[in-house]
Amino acid sequence: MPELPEVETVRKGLHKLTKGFSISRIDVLKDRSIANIEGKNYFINNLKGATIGAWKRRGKYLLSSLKKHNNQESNGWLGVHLRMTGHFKIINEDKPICAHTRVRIWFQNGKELRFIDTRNFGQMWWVPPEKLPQEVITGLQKLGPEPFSKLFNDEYLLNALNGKTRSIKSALLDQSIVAGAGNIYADESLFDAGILPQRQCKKLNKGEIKKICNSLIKVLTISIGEGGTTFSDFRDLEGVNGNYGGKAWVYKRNKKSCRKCGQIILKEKIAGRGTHWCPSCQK
DNA sequence: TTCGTCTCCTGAGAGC
DNA sequence: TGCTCTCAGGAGACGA
Repeated sequence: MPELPEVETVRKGLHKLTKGFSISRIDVLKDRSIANIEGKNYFINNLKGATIGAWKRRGKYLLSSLKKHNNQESNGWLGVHLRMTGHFKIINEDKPICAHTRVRIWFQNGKELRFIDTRNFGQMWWVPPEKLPQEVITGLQKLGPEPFSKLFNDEYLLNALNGKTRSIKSALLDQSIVAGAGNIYADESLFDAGILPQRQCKKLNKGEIKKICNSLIKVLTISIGEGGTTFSDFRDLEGVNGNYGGKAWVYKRNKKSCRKCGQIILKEKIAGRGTHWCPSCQK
């Protein structure tokens, strides 16, 4: 499931492989994949003829600034959220589509970008030039700071978690606290910090919160360097799987020995998500 | 206001 | 072998 490192890998791929391309044709095979309330024809009609600009990432959202063809006037934004199983594939020659292809975008240079999404949770938006992306993509309004921004530090996290009765696992999954973390990296960073996922936020001391903050940044940095995890249907635009999964300390390692101390990794559902931890390394 | 649960969705894997 | 059931999870909606 794409989290921040995977989405960043996709962003780099889209930027490298689609920037400057003009859209000649769009086919939406699954209406649900288009999140505009105006419907798929609104999305198709407004994107046709646009030129893809720079790709940006905010949390797990991807945004491309669009230009009108043959001039530099803005044509709004193309927004994408991959959710669980969404990914893109760039096609250089005419190939049959797979069963889970949801949106096809053809460019004037003959290349095709396919949005493939097994579970149909992924969404795409067109944002008109007179609006800000967060006015159309409402999920952007609630996002907390990026883990790599100056705003995200131990002081910020201390304030954000202050007095909260919820578990630290639940808090790390909350995109309004920190944008981009998900189930895999919440488990991995709590292992790295030596903190049990069940611990109540309000009972964590300043030193522990500092450790969580540093561990989250560390784990995400390593994973971005590896191109994302292998735990999912995640592939980059050229079909390459990430490398972080093989090095996971706890995620999907329940009933296996801890790589650090040899204790058996435990798993239970916390905040509705499968949560993994080492009962010896995490307190 | 906070926080947990349900829902959407579909393939994989377990169990019979 | 084939069928049925459960699980996986991001984020919005909803209820306690």
